[in-house]
Parts: sequence; C-alpha cells; structure tokens
Amino acid sequence: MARPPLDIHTLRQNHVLAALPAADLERLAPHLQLLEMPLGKVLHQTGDVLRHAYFPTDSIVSLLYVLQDGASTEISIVGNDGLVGITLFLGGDTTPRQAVVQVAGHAYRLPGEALRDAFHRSDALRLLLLRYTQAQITQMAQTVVCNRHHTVDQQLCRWLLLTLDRLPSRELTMTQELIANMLGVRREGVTTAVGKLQRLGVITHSRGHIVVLDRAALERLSCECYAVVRHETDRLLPHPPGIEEPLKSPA
Amino acid sequence: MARPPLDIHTLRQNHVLAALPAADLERLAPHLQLLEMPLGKVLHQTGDVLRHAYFPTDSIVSLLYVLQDGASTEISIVGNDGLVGITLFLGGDTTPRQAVVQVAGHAYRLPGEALRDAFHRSDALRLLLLRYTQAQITQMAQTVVCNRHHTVDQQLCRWLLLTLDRLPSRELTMTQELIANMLGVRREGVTTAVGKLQRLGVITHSRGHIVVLDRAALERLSCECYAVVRHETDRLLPHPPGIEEPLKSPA
DNA sequence: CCGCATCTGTTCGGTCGCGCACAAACGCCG
DNA sequence: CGGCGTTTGTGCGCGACCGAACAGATGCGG
Repeated sequence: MARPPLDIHTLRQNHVLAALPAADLERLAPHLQLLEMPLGKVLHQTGDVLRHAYFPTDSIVSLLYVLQDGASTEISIVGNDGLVGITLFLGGDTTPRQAVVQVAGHAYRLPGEALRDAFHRSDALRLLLLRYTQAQITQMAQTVVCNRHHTVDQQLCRWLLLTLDRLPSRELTMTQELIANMLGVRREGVTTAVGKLQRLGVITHSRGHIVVLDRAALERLSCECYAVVRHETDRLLPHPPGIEEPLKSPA
Repeated sequence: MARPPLDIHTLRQNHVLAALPAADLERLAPHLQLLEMPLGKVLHQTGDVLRHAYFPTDSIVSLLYVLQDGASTEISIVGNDGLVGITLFLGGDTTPRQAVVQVAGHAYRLPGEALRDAFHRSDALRLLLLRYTQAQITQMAQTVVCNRHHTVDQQLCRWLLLTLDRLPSRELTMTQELIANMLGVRREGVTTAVGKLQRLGVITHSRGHIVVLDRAALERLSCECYAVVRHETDRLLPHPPGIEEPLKSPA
C-alpha cells in the first residue's frame, strides 16, 4: 500500500489523532510528517532533548531503560493507541529513557513545539493526552508489579498480548533475543517459555517469527496484569468510532 | 468555616504549594484542610473514585499495587515534594492503585474539583503539576528496572534514601515487615539486608525504628536507580527558595 | 514487674532465573 | 548446493529469593 503522507485515513490509524476534533486535526496536519519506522530505529536516547513526538500507525515503539551495565527493561509500549513524547507536554525536556522501534512500520512525526502549542490551545487534545498519560502510568505501574511477582512465562504472555493489541495481525516478527531485552530477562528464559507455549499449541514460532494461534489461552496463561492494563486503557481511551478494533478478544 | 491550621508556614512545607504564586495559593487556601495522617491510613483503595488530593507536609504516602493474592509492591512514594491524586487532573476518575500512609504526619487535603479547577485556571499550577507527574513517571520507570535487575540489598538502600529525602530527620519508624511490603519482598529478606547495613555501621535499628548513621555509605551501596530518580526530581522540581533542603547530602 | 503480642533473627529445603558453554536448526547468499 | 551467520534448544552449576517454621528479643499494658 502506497501512503500519500496526509491521507486522512492513514492519519486516523492512530487513535489519538483519530479522536481529535476535525478542526484540531486540520491545524495539526501541516506539521505532521509520515515516517518509515525501521526495526531498531532509536527515536531518542537517554538524556536527549526531545524534538519530536511520534504517532505510530502500524509500528510499535518500546520505551525502555538501559542500565549502566547494559541490561535493559521495557517500561512501556506505544502503538497506534498513543504517542511517543509525552515528556514534551509534561515539561521536562529530556527523559532518562530510550525509545526504540520494536515492530517496523510507520508513524507520524510532529515537532515538539507544535505539540506543546496544540496542548495548550486545544482542550480536546489536552484531555486526550492527559488521559493517555494516565494510561501509560497504569502500564508502568503494572510492569513494576509484574516484574516483582510474576514468572517469565506469565510475563511473556502479558507482553505478547500487549504487543498483539497494537498490531493488525496475529503474527509478529521478533527474535527471542529482542523479547528478552524487552522483558529484561535472559534469552534462554524466553526460549523456554516460548517452547512451553508452542507445546501447548498456543503459538507457533520459527526464527524471529511468532504466530498466535489461541489468543484466549494466552490470556488465561497471562497474569492478571494484562487484564488490568487492558481494562484501564479501554476505559481511559475510548476507541474512535468507525475505526475497527484490532484484536479485541471476543471473550 | 473556622480553620486555625492555615498557617502559611505549614502550608509551605509542601513544595508544590510553596512554589505556587501567592495569588494561586490564596485562591486554593480556603479549600485546603490540614489533616492528621496516621500510619496505615488508606487514602484511597483500588478502584475508588478519587474525591481529594493530599499535599503531605511531614507525612509520607506510598502508592502501591495489591495483587489478587495479596502480594503488594510500592509503585511510588509521595512526601512533601508532591501530592497524592495526580489522577484527578489526568482524567481517569479512578486508579487501580492504593494510597497508604507510610510515615505518620500531616497533609493538606484539597477537594478534587478544586484541584481540577485550579489546574485549568492557573498556568503556574498546571506547569508544576505536570512536571511533578513527569517526576512520578521517572520514579515508576526506575522502580520497574530496579525490581528487575537489582538485589534486595540495593533496593533497600534506594528505598531508605527516597524515604529519607522526604523526612525532616534521619530516623524513621517502620517495621521490616512494612518495608518488605513496600519492596514486594519477604520480610526475612529485609531482615538480612538490614542486618548487613547494621554490621557495616550504616544504620542502627531496633523494633520498628531505623536511624541512618552514614548517608553517604547508603548512597554508595544503593544501585544507580536512586541517583537517577533524585537527579530527575531535583531537575524537574526546583526546591522553593527560603525553604531549607531536607537532607541534601553534603557531598 | 510479669505476660504477651510484636518484631526480629535464623534455619532449611525448594524453585526460579542467571551466566556460561555448546550443539542443533534454519535460512540467506554466493 | 554448500557455507556461514543468526537464531534457537539444552544442559550444567550457582546464587538469590521464597515459603514455612521457630526461637529469641523487645517493649507495652496490666
């Protein structure tokens, strides 16, 4: 699919943009630029001054923290439900976190000033962004608990579900090594967990490619953390009408 | 309404209130009510609709998440540097977290509508609250990483330092059991860690009472997480002039 | 000053995840 | 088709933390 940069339909693939009143969106549109988001692209490094916000359409971005010794952990995950760069309107100019493209795709880029500007001018946008911030906070908080109390197996399920919710398909391209980086665990741990899921018939996988066969099972095997985050996200960010809901589980 | 407790000095013990322009503070003042904050008081439960915000003066409040099986973990900690209830202006009316008084003392209580109102009216207050939100996010993010990668010993140091930063003294009243709840680990783990610190001469303790003897050592023994949070907090929330800095390490 | 509840210290076996070291499978490319 | 780098599978030994159980210590209230 070729993407003329300002196709309204493409714009509205991002839920935040889609939920904006037409007037707000039109004012923002001239500043929005559609970008390729290749796997592994670093949107900003630890300590960088943020210059842009990114509104993913079909890409997924991980916010992660990298420790001095190189160990890393995913703090939260951003897909077409949100944006990278809440720091821009919260006020600090930098964050001690890194944003990395975890699933290749596209995103709209918006200069920081334009976002800040819109944030102050538009009540609707402000409301939306603040609620999204709240959703992000919930996600982080749940990650805290999950890291502390749940097994790698459970966390893998949670992570798969969160990622799946932000994808248009049931497949995802991602090596176990990368998943391990996200979860902050060893690759071998992920291998084992993936093996179990495969044996249970919940997924199939081969060399950087995972297909989810039984989403319901995944939800059963996951810890409560996924449900909490999902519930809160749905509550805080009602999905835009007319845009179909990706992967809402029928159960 | 008679309100003896509205001593401006006491008000300004809370850094957020202290940083407000006089006009904003005066408008808020009639709504502020000084409260006793006894140890263990629950400000709000999981799922509660928030009615008030709380601005601690000499108390400390923990935001924690309690899992279905009863296990808990502290998500962030709020003292006189901030407020409980950022959800009020972020937009969700409820949070899936619990707020519990961890160190007894006092706090000013503000009705939710008053906070929301002020948030929308006052640029200064909005700026302040958003930056504080950012600081809270940093704290949570760091807690994610810390839970994943660091030992109980290190985490205890981090926790002691964070708590100490929000206290006017070097002593704190807190059983190991409670600390364990905060950190989300077993009490025995805390006992061991505390024992080590005692042997090193960093703290002394007895029955729910810990005195920090060597703060610098605590910082050395802590993981990098404390420094990151402290640095970000200081950067985002400049301390109010004229109010002395509690426990800034002389080094 | 005694009793008792609370808090703290310690032990022991078990499990989970880590670090390391390889071996096997896969798929891309020449 | 064969080689090679990447990805995945597995098997150790180890340390950290857990769960449970219990013994000592401490301080408060009667």
